[in-house]
Amino acid sequence: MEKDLDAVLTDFPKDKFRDHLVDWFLSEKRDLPWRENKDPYRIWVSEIMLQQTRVDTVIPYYNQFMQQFPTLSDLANAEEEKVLKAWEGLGYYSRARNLQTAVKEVQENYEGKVPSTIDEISKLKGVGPYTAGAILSIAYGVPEPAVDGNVMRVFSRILTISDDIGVPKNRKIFEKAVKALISHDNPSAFNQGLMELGALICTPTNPACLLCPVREECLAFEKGLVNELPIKSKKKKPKPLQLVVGVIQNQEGKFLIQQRPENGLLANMWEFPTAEVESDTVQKNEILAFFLNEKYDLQSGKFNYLFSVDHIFSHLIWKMDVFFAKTTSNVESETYRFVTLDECKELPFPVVHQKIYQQIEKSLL
DNA sequence: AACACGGGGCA
DNA sequence: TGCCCAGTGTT
Repeated sequence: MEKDLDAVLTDFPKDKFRDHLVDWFLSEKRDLPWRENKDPYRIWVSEIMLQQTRVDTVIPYYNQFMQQFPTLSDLANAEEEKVLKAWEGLGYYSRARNLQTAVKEVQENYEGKVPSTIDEISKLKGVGPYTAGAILSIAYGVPEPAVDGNVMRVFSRILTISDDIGVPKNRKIFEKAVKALISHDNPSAFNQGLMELGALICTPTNPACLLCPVREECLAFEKGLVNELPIKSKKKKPKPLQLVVGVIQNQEGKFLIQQRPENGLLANMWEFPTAEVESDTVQKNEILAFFLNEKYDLQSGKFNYLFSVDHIFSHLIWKMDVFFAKTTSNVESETYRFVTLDECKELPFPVVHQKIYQQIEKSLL
């Protein structure tokens, strides 16, 4: 396939494509909060938030985040728990942890100034090939490719590239195409224009070809292949996992919560005590009682079934049965403690456990 | 190369 | 339901 690409690029009207794309972006671009200025820190935060996350979802988080952590040093000096709380609900929480790690590194090794070379910026935690190119081109005007899902979709159509965009190594093919076409006068507008085009015009289904600024140059449009491209392999279905959750109240009316491990799923976030069970388990409340009494030395009473919650992640499904019990114990440590529901709201909780404390709160009213 | 890693929106 | 989203780190 790569041989074809060279041939296609040779005949491709590069200047026309560049100009049409850049002009369109400059006149039609959306007014987004991270486009206020070129502060590399602001661009950086936006690019991390936008990973696998829609613009409309990001906007309120971004505004709140920039208000809370206006500068790189504000973020570097913040407590991780505050950063996670600001990220709560956005998902992929390692993004927040890695961003803070990287920001501290910039503070220490680069005198607080975000590095402007591909080699240096790529070493930062959480900054992969896409984000490196995005920050360099948008904040510093460096002509580096920033290939994301939008760009692969757009280019697969523009140049009729039929390599599977779900296969990671194929990203290099698209980087090569971008390098061959990118505007050196305005790499920022070129890269953002590609993404803007993917978001607004060259959408996955029902692309608005009649409104497309580069329809003239689009080989897929010319050949009637727009609906056949891009090629993308299917993802695996998430695996169901059966969990039991204990809502345990002490004699002051407070609830037991625990902090998750510092690695893996929902790292360092708080939750109601949870245990995995075999999917065919019948006496879930007894399993739960055994597990919790073992782990926390609770003198808990009987566990009564409350309700069930299903929660879908990208790679698994939690099927949770929630039980309630009273305890006379009051044990606490670094990673578990008794809190009021209002105190829960000050700590970073994954959405699925927010659902649980909201249900509890509702039933108490 | 495959998998882990969230959550929401939309046809 | 299934797919997609301004991807990266780990194994």
